[in-house]
Amino acid sequence: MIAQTISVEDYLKALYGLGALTDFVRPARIAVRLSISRPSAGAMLGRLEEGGFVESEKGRGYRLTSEGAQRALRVVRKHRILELYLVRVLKLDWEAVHEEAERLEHALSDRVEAAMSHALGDPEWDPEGQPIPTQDLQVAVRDLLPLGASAPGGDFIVRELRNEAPERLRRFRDRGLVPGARVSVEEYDEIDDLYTLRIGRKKVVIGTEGLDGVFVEAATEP
Amino acid sequence: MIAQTISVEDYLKALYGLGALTDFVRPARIAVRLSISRPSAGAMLGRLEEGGFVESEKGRGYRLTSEGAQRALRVVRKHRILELYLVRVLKLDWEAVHEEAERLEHALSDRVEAAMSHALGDPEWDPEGQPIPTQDLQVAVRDLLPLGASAPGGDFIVRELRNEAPERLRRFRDRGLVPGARVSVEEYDEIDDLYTLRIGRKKVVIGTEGLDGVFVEAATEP
DNA sequence: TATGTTTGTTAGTCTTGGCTAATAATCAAA
DNA sequence: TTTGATTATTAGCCAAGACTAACAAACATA
Repeated sequence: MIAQTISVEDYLKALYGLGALTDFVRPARIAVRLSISRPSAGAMLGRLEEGGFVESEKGRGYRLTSEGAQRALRVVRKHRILELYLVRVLKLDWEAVHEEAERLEHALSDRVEAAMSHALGDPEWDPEGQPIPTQDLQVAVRDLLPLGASAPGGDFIVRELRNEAPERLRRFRDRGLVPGARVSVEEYDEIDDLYTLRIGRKKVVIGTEGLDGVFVEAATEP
Repeated sequence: MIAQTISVEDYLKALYGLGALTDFVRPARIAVRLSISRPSAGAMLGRLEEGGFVESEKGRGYRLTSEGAQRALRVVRKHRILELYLVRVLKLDWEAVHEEAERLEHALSDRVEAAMSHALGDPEWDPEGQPIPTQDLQVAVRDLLPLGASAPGGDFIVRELRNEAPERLRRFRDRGLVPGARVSVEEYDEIDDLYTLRIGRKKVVIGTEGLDGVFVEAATEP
């Protein structure tokens, strides 16, 4: 069989992150996501298939089995609970916690996970606005749109930041792009690819690049 | 060079635990302590010496260098802070936390360690009564004696439990043998090797075996 | 259709950290 | 001093998880 190593957990998490719950994902994408060579990714996916965590289809790639999804979600849950715990209880910097959680998640038992979750009041969202899988691994689904692809005139609420780089997260925070913030797209300059946003009462000009990973929901009420 | 892997941290911690701060420790003892074969222990100690974490003397064994001691104490500090945090803040069972800390210690950054320590009021002792190395890695020294080697008639205070097995710790707790408890040795039956102790107001009969790791201080005042 | 790019796969290596079996060196006790 | 037990060391092996280099298949596009 295949052991539940840190490496295996990282692969499963990456697969989940790339949508392998429902879609087939090809080794090359995993390789990029994990900064690993293609042959290494291929070999590991082979082992994961042996172990029953993923299944493959000839030219389409790999998909998580329910066993694999289970394991992946368990790790995702630990990660997100850790992030929230570190921010809210231990007062760590918002931008720092992703990195910390990345290491701790592999060492956190279900027992400690449960204790932290309980201390937080069994929260639903992590500091980046991502859903925390429940104890029995259900994940809340929302219909969000990328802010970097919305037409001018829209009025939105920031819901989720799907971006892991601490520098990028710091930029988001500095600009007020945090979950719950109200944003309206005032203008889009197609030639220079620049959005003019109103965030709260500040005006900010950002390119599509700088909005990568910001997901929003249409605001219903002003 | 040699990397700061989990394995390396475990060796350094084991060395510290066996007194390699001051004394030379031979590979065979490390092997037993870590449940590892002697050749493996020998090889790793060689690597640790290469890396400057330990120094050896021909037939005497290995001793931590100041670099090695530093690393070892850092891990010990993380371990003990984690134990206390898990017990006091997250309300985990006293007997369970050693095992949890054993895994988490390797993933805990200095930053999170500091935050936990601060949340606990920078404590001096862990739940088993062992000293927590300070931020700058100073360790409090006390003069304790093993309860299992004391003459009848003595009046003591339990200070430290140097025993990691959860079942053993549970026995200690059930019998009231926890740090701070008052114990007097009422009788010692040499033939059957049985101590009759008064712990608080309970009378308990235990053999030397059952007292392994219980360290006490002579009580000055009743 | 021909060409260039992206993919997957093979083969061969490396490092870490383990293992056993066997031999050599030490130490303690008869 | 010899014997027996404990140690250390050597040699050879294994598995996980990574790597590069090379090639083959697939896809896309001029």
